[in-house]
Amino acid sequence: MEEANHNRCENCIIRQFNSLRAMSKAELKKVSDSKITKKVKKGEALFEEGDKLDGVFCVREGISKLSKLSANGKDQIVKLASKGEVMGQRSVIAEEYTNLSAVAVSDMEVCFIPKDSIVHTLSRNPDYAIEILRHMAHDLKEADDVIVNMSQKTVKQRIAEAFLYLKNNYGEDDQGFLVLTLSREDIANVVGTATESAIRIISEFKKKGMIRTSGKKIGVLNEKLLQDLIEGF
Amino acid sequence: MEEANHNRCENCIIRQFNSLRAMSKAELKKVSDSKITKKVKKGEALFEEGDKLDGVFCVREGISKLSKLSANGKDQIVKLASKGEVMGQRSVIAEEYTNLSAVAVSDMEVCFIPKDSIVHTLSRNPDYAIEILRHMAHDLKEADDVIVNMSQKTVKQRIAEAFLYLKNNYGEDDQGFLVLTLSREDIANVVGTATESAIRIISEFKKKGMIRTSGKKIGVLNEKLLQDLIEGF
DNA sequence: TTGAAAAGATGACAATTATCATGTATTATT
DNA sequence: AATAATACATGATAATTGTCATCTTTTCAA
Repeated sequence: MEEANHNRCENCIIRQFNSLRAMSKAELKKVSDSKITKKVKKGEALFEEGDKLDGVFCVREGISKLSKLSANGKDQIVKLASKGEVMGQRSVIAEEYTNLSAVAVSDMEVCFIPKDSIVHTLSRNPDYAIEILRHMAHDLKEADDVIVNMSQKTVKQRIAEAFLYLKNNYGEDDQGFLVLTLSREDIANVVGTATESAIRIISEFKKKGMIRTSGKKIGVLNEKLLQDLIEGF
Repeated sequence: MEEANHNRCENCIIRQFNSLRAMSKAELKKVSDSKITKKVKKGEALFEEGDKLDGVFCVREGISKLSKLSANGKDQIVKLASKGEVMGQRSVIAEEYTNLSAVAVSDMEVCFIPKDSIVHTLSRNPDYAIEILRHMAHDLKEADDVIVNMSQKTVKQRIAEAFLYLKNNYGEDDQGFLVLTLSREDIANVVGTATESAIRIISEFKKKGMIRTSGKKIGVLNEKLLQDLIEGF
């Protein structure tokens, strides 16, 4: 008899948050039998731009940055993926080389699911396809928002937005610092600016009492001031 | 007996270029029976940001801009949709209000397909779902590229890219002018800059012999110079 | 056709942002 | 613990881009 352990996808809570929840028991069993659980240390890459992925990564723990190298040698972080998110779906579905790199920004635990079980389910279970479609439609809408933000907001506004985003999505620790700690360089790469500019703006926010820092850690002190700045006051 | 006219989706060539090609004959018949063909004049809107769409628009002729209004009152053009493209799929699938406005930039002919037939097919025909999925995966990848361009390239580079894009995607007329003529304001809204900045850069390109103009029309004279500029020389 | 409105063009200037240089603090490694 | 490497910080300066004002040209409707 099979043991009901937590390494089985059937029992994995994470699944509830992503498209895998539309899979049948049998499909899920197949996925579970073929998947590999991996630990990835902060700073390590899950995959690199241009890789051919033969599967997707389901995030169980930790956070990964998805970035793209620009012609002038700077990394642009396009998305942060955390618990429950599935990375690499796009490339697997479109059968293309991936256009993004994935690097852990905190220690991670991920499940690698070979593409066979994904593709197989896709062509047989319309609910699963629709579920992925919904997720992708959502991502696309978010991407549109990012495009508008990038082109219409100032760097200051984008950094303020980033801090509120980090607060709302990953929360604060008991001392009020953002749980997800990014390097200044990563922050710069999220908002698409030079590292020095990001550092300068962080200093300015600190002087104005909007945030406080302790080493790399950042704590939001005055959410309203940040919000006002974002809205252009 | 049914007449085999060109207003039937079954006989529409456009269909070959989009996800409708994965539909069965019966499904296509249903779509065709419920669709409405419309003419839209240049400058008219197909739908506005925030509208609830009860169907999708399939472009038969002409070009539409898909844009989003930013907080500071400027429009950001996120995508141009031309022959064969289906607009509004995202909102219909995600069952959300649309996040974009669609306005014709040239006279258009579009088919409006009520969402029922789309949704119905989606849940029954996995091939159709996969086909849409592929298209959306592609759009998402393109959106990532736009994000990187917006944040890492200068306005000059983005305008140069836009001209090459227009040339490669919509071609030139017999006098070598770009077929798709956009107003200076639209060009500015595509690359995310002020109209004056766009005009200034266009003047500069003209002085340097990269392009020539005649009224609104723009002709690419030296593709290599533009390409070099894009690549940072 | 003719005047009003819209679009295009350009100068002057201000604000934003990038780059380079340099110094200090932190972190990692032996 | 010492040292090297990396990240953070800040000044000085230059380049880019936005804003406001004004003028010309084109477009369009009466």
